[in-house]
Amino acid sequence: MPATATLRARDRGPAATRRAILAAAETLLARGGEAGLSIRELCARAGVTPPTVYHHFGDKGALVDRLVDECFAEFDRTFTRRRPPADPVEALRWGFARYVEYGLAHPAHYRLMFQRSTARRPTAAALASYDRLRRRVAAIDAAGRLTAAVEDATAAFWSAVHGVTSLLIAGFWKPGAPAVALVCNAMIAQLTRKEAVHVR
Amino acid sequence: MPATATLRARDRGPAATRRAILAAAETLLARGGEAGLSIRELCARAGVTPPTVYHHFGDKGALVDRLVDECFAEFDRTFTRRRPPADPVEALRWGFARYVEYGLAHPAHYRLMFQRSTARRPTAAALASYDRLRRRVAAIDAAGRLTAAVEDATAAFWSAVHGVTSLLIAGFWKPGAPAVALVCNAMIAQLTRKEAVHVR
DNA sequence: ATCGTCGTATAGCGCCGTTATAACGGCGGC
DNA sequence: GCCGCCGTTATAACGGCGCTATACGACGAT
Repeated sequence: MPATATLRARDRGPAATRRAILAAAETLLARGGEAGLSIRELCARAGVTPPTVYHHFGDKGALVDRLVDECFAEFDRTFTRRRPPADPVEALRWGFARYVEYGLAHPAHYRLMFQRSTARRPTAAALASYDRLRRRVAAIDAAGRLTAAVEDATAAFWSAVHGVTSLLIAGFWKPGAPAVALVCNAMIAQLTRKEAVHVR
Repeated sequence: MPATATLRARDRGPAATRRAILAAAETLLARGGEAGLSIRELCARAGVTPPTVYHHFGDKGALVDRLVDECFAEFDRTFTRRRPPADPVEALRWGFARYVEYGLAHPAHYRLMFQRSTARRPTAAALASYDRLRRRVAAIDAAGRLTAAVEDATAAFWSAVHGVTSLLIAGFWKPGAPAVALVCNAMIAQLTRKEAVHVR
């Protein structure tokens, strides 16, 4: 059972070739960021030639789109691997911690997912992730503990935790910095309440 | 009095050449973002050849550093062109609005200033801008109206407004979106108070 | 008048993303 | 059992990129 990457492309199925290309792309991304993700270097690692990549993915942007989809899959796993607290507000706070955790563990992936230089419309995987956050916020609202509209609060929560995460990744301050907790706590304190309120 | 850009490099002084290069870089950046900023295209616009650029700036990264300095100068002007409110908390809120305004008016510049792909240590101009925010926060603290340490609150404020701005620029929602005000208001409401408190 | 230095130009290297063209190989029709 | 088709892969090249070895011209010091 030889290693996949050492086989020439002709000796394995197209699906395996696709997977080898994406795996090499992931490696290069993690190693050198978006700038280090070169088609030719990728080809050398995956044992493939450029036209093969273009046959399977179209162009580099589309290849990166598929790579981003894989990133979001791993991102989702960050939230499903462990069980969140039962209390919906605590679940949100727990989600913030997982979010920041993912960004710090995979900074190059995070940049690609949320700060891609060439603007693309969000992929289905990205929208699904955002929807998961919205459902968390809706759960707080359903408990009568949200102090703003669900849509607006969702956007606000994401803004805040994204701001913290991207500045952490950029190295502007260290992981344990008090500002991180300060932002998350402020958003939760302001947009949720401790006890349920029955409107109407 | 002929236009500077139409002159060949030999017919003007080195300082004018430097300025022409930076001006062309600014134009290209605004037009096509970081990806559109190519040395060769820049040379064509500035009436200059590549070695001249490298003679004056060293390499592309250093050229971009100088360009970023110019961006921060314009960024600072955003805050000094108009007078902020006298009340320190209102001045902070006013600063948030100017910050977001700048990001929306110069998205490519903002990306370069705060989301450069190849991490560089902050330039002096960047540190000066951050210090201006810290002084604003310190003024709130001096009035006995800050509920956290100056350093931490400064970092938290910046995180929040940066998160909002970068997602606005990325097009994830529109300028008037309620989330923008929601985040800014939440941070101010949580980290400042309306009346002064004399500790000790 | 000569020389050195500073600013600029010519021409080229090696890398990039991308593609025109062609060769390989499995699979259905005869 | 052979043939031709078509999906997949390879060879080789194009134009553009950042960058640089080298050379040339103007100008001040001697």
